[in-house]
Amino acid sequence: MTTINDIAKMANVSRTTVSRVLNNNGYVSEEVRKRIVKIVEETGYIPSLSAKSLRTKKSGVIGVILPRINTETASRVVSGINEVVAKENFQILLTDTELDRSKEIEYIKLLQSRHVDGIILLATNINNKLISTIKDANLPFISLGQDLPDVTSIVYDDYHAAADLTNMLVNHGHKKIAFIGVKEDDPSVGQLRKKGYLDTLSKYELPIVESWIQTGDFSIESGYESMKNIIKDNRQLPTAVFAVTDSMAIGAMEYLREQGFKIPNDMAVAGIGASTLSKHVTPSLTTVDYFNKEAGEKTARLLIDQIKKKKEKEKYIQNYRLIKGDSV
Amino acid sequence: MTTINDIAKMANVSRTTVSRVLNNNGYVSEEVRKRIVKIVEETGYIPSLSAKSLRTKKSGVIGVILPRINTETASRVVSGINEVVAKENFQILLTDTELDRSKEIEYIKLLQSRHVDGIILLATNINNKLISTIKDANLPFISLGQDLPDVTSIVYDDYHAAADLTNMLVNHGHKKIAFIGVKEDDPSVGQLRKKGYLDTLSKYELPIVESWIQTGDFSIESGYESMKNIIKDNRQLPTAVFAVTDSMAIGAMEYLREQGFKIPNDMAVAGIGASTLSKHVTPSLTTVDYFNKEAGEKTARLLIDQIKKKKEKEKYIQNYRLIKGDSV
DNA sequence: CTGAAAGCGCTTACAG
DNA sequence: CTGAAAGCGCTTACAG
Repeated sequence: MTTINDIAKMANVSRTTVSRVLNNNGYVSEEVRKRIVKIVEETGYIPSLSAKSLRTKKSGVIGVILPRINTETASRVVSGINEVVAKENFQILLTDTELDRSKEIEYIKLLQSRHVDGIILLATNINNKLISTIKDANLPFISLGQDLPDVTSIVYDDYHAAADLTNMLVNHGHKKIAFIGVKEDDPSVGQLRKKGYLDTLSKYELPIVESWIQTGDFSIESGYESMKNIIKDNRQLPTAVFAVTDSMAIGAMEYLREQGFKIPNDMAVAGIGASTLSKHVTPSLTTVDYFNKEAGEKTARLLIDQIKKKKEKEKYIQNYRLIKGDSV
Repeated sequence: MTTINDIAKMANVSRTTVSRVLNNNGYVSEEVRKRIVKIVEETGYIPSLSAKSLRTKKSGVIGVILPRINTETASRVVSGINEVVAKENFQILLTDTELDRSKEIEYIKLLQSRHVDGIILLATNINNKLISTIKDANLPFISLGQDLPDVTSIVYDDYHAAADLTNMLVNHGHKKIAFIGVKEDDPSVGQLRKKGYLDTLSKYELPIVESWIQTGDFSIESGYESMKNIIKDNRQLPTAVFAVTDSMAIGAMEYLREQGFKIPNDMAVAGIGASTLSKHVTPSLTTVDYFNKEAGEKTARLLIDQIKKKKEKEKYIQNYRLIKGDSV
């Protein structure tokens, strides 16, 4: 492999000078510069970023920790991150916890050892060990999706989105509204979206029926099963169901269709996420667009700002938009 | 930051010894080992992988070059790659060309400068500059999706998948079959899938009608527009349409639905990709499953084999499966 | 405008 | 079983 020393020898200069033309800093005479550039091109010399990084303590790499890469939300976010980051000549080092929490911590340390310049975590939970690991890492760090204490966080407005959606159902005349949520160890999706639902029911003094409140696991199948549970007790059927993710809403729709329910006449359905699926399923699903890609872009921009100059830790709330489909 | 020197001092040994316990190689007395391990834990010392990589010429990082991250195919593949690679303690450095070809070459060089141990390219085209850049990089390298000369390649069986699908349409009594393809500078999707279609028509001596052969750009919208073009000349309507991707097939279905066509009675539709959408759209779409995630896993395994011991360049063909939906 | 020298944090023959 | 020394390929004060 050719190194900076080889180039220096070939150009009859010191490697200091070569370094200067490579990085475009410091004074170098036009003549020498040209000579070096020519040799670099001829040899196809590629500088070693490991060496550079060891020396400068900067890697030009941003670590991203995902709960699962192959979900639409994650890939939209990564796409947004990448777009911003690539423009600034950073690359993404990708890690996927596959929903294993201990890996979040493991990967933070790993990314640290790789000297990434900053980390973006698509968080799914909050715990003390996580917080302290982040603090110890002492790196530019942003949490997307959960509000982590003492960490710059960008969150979706889960409470209001869920409340707005429930409200929309009420405005369409529904008084019996079922709910498909996820476990509450996920503060954003599990707790806030549920609270938005419950508070809205209370506000209108609507019935909160235990068997109408089910817990899924984000998957289409769990939406299907949850819907089955809601319907099981057919002495009291709801007229609408709100699932906290599109996937679960789609699963619910499928069960309803199988059982001969007409959507939205026999049962209205709503989800969250604005998935491609929500748009192309029949009837189209009423949902909430969280602008995941934009959220990724914003996160990346904030992280890069933080890398370039230390900033205060801040909290941001991402906006959202209701999309009225034919399922309501 | 604590370094190996700090640990050595604290443990009253040389850094050589610390390195030995960290990497678990060479002889170290039990007593010394324990002392060092304890100090490492107490200090939370994290070794610098940049330094290690500079010295050992291995980074533990695999570069992945994608045409677009936020497509279902890409995210499935990456998920498969990651699963295999993470188990072997490699990480993924992700780059996204956003369909800009010159970036494929740029990113190969970039990944090289970052000393990745190997590269996986989800290729979309073939050109000499690309081939020569790969050769010059002289790294373990695998192309997924296109058969690149002199490069280990894993390809989907585009020709036979397209032929089988067309064949299925013929078996369902269709004699007038339209086609929505993509540009032919993509050898796999643009050429092979089209050839599978055309050859099957020829085999059965079915009419090849120019206006029935449209070219889209992978998007749902382009499927919609292509279908519109096919229908425009309503003196001669086909009875079936085969789109080379699910997205374009979905777009076609949407236009058909708008125009009052019943699927599959007035028009049968088929795609390729086994997208989530294909399963949940109504009617469900007849398609081909390419097992993208498995392809990713296989690619990763091959690359790791290649990294661990130099191997011959080889060619692999990924298997596939027809999925008969209600759209045919 | 240019170069010699130190140093980033590791690993690895080599010697004992 | 352990350590001193060299070296991976860069950058950066410092000096001239």
